[in-house]
Amino acid sequence: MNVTPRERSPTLRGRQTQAAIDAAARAVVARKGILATTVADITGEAGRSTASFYNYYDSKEAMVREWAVRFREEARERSMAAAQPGLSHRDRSYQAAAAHWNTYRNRLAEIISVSQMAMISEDFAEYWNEICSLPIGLITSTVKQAQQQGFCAGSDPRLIAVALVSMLNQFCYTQLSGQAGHPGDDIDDDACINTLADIFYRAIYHREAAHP
Amino acid sequence: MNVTPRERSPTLRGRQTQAAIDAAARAVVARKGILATTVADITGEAGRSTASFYNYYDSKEAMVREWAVRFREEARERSMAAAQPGLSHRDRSYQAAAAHWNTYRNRLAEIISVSQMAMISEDFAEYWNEICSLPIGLITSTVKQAQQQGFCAGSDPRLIAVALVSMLNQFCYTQLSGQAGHPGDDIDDDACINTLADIFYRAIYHREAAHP
Amino acid sequence: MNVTPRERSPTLRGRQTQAAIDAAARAVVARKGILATTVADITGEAGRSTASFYNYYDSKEAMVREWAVRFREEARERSMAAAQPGLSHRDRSYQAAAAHWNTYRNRLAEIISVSQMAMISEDFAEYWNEICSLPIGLITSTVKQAQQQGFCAGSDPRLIAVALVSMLNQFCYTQLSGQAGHPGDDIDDDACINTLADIFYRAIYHREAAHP
Amino acid sequence: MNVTPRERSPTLRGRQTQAAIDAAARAVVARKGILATTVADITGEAGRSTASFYNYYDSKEAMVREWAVRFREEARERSMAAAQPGLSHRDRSYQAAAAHWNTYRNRLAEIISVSQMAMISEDFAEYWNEICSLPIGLITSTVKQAQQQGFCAGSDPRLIAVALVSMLNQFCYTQLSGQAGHPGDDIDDDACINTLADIFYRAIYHREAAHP
DNA sequence: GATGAATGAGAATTCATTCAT
DNA sequence: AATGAATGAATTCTCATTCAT
Repeated sequence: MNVTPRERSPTLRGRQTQAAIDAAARAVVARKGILATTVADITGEAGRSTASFYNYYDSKEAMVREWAVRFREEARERSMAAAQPGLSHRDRSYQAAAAHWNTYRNRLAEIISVSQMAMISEDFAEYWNEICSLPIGLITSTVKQAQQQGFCAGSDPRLIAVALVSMLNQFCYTQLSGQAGHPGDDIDDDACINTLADIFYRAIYHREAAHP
Repeated sequence: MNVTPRERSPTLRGRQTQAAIDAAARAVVARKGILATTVADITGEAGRSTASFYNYYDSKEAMVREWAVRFREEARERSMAAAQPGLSHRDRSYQAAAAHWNTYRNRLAEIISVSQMAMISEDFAEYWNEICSLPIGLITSTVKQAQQQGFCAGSDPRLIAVALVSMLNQFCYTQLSGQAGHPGDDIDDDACINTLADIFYRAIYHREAAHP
Repeated sequence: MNVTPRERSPTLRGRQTQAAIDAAARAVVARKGILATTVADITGEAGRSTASFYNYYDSKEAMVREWAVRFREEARERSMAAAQPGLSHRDRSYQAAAAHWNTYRNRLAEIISVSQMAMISEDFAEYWNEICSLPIGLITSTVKQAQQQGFCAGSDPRLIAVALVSMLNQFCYTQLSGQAGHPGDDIDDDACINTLADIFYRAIYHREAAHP
Repeated sequence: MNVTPRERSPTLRGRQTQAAIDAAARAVVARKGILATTVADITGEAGRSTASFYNYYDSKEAMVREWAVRFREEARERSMAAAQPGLSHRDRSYQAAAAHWNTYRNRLAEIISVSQMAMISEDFAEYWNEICSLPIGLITSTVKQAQQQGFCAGSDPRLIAVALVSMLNQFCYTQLSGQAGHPGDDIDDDACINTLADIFYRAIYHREAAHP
């Protein structure tokens, strides 16, 4: 019933194995998704025996749950830190895009797992929902503020937010998971972030053209 | 001249069962995803025996492959018909959003299946890639045209297109799969389409505000 | 509980289908053996529906049982007719070999079926045993007679008979089933029969070389 | 340097289970044939769970394939060692018969499996063909040599060889598989070998009786 | 801690057979 | 009679998980 990553192993060997399994798990899951990943896939990639996995996690699902909980926490903290005052609209858009992108860079396996598990488990649906709610709430507020400044008239702030988060999620996933061309993976992070930031900005800080 | 799964001379009963299995398959897959769906889930939902499934499909994968092929065909045709001339920018944006939305309305199971199978099979990755390429190509062209008219300066047309398609895909999926609240399903199609159309329009037909 | 091939169908169509299924069954079984042959294989080869099979046989096993019974009967009759008096040793050997060969030519499917079913069913083991006992008994007698004439001294007549029947069975099977080269099947029946007759003759009518 | 089924570092327990499964597999297959044997039959006889089988073989077919390959190898080596010079005709015949008999004594399951699989798989037909070709080739040569010494005139050496190998195969199989009376199994190996040797000898080293 | 081994609980698939038309 | 359809009963195989060393 413990939620923390199980007391860190006291021995060096233990910590090494733990790390190997973690890394392997993230790699395999990012590649094949959590549903198609077997424990043997993970331990195989880690060069350990299947049984070893169970020295560190109670089950495959428990591993993902740990990921989910930790990631949700992270997301909350990031969310708190998000509302930096005094930024220009442009910069705020860029920050939002960059934050999302970097999160995906570092947490791809977590995100894929939780979103996939959400399809088959109420629990995980709840996690995923909470995780998505944070940026959605944030952006919804942003849109409302923008509307008070005359931007983005007539749009439903929440739907705008949902659509933008959809874009952020899916674009990051598409670009960062293997799907878009595994090998060299010569992704231009800056170009990606700027593209997202542009759309983000234009979607929110849009002003109806004057009809002279 | 028909392209039904098997060349048979199907009886009424056969067609009913086929339809029941198809409908059940779409429903279950839309709910749980292809990877977590078993043949027993499908036939259970259809009120038939598991073995019955195999009177209509060679395997679960074969079923999805059929879906994929047919859907890819559909997508191509839709893609052909897309470039209606003489539309205003606004209307073109709306058409694009509405087309995407309606496709998801009708083909949710196909889309989920193919996109998920793409994670574990080269074949399906190829299907999914082709399917996504069509709207991406279209939008890329649209962006380039818009840029010639002075819109959307400085953006990478292809990345803009990828981001917009990501948004369309993920938003439609999020709203239309059970995930967002299964029961009443009081989705306001119009509001959704308009939201997508708005962002689409603003992303492409954006003109840098003059700095007077 | 009837043993005859089920009352011959009264209608022409029925008789045709019966014949088609019979021929197909023999062909497929000769090719793949009874254990690997499915009812669908048979009806498929016959160009009929699977259900049709059950208009003529109660089950796959029942079909083989019919074959077995009829074949055992045939074997008995042939056995009766075998002991033609007044033949030279040479001719008797030839007759035995030719009879065996021709039986296999005409009853390959039956033989394969019964011998294979013998492995998994007491019943069929009994049939097969009876069928083999006939020639074994005959040859055993022949050997004993030959021994009284000074041939084949010191051999166990029954084992000689078993060995010769083994040869006859297996050689005929090997040559006549597809195994030895399916296509043209340019089997030289005469050469085969003569080879068998030669060995048969030499094995039985062998006289220890005089040591002058 | 070992060629065990899987490269593992097997423990005692593992080796015991492997051995139990192997022994069970051979026993069941010798009794029922490969086609009628299920994995559950084997593991049941071995007192293990069905899943255990798959710790040692990829599938039933893979097991038989291993058997086939190893047996073919053995057969080749035996074949190499066969042509001992300086034996009398009589002794050569005895050696041939004894070798065949002993091989069947030790490799009955392999032989049954491969010969049955040959009916339903090109691959195995190939194995079986190669395995049978070795003694056939050997005997063909023997017959030719004998003919040069004036024996066995007028016979087709290859057909003689095929017939003799047929006899050897089928006789050994008949006597050694359960079919001929399972219980006490009071088989007189010597009598069997001598019977085969006698026929072998007489078939090849036969001299047409002088016609005075 | 690490791991070879064992296994219960599925899941896919096949196939003989029955049934309704 | 003929056959499309339906299905129960296997059978193969996988995988998460446990256990003994």
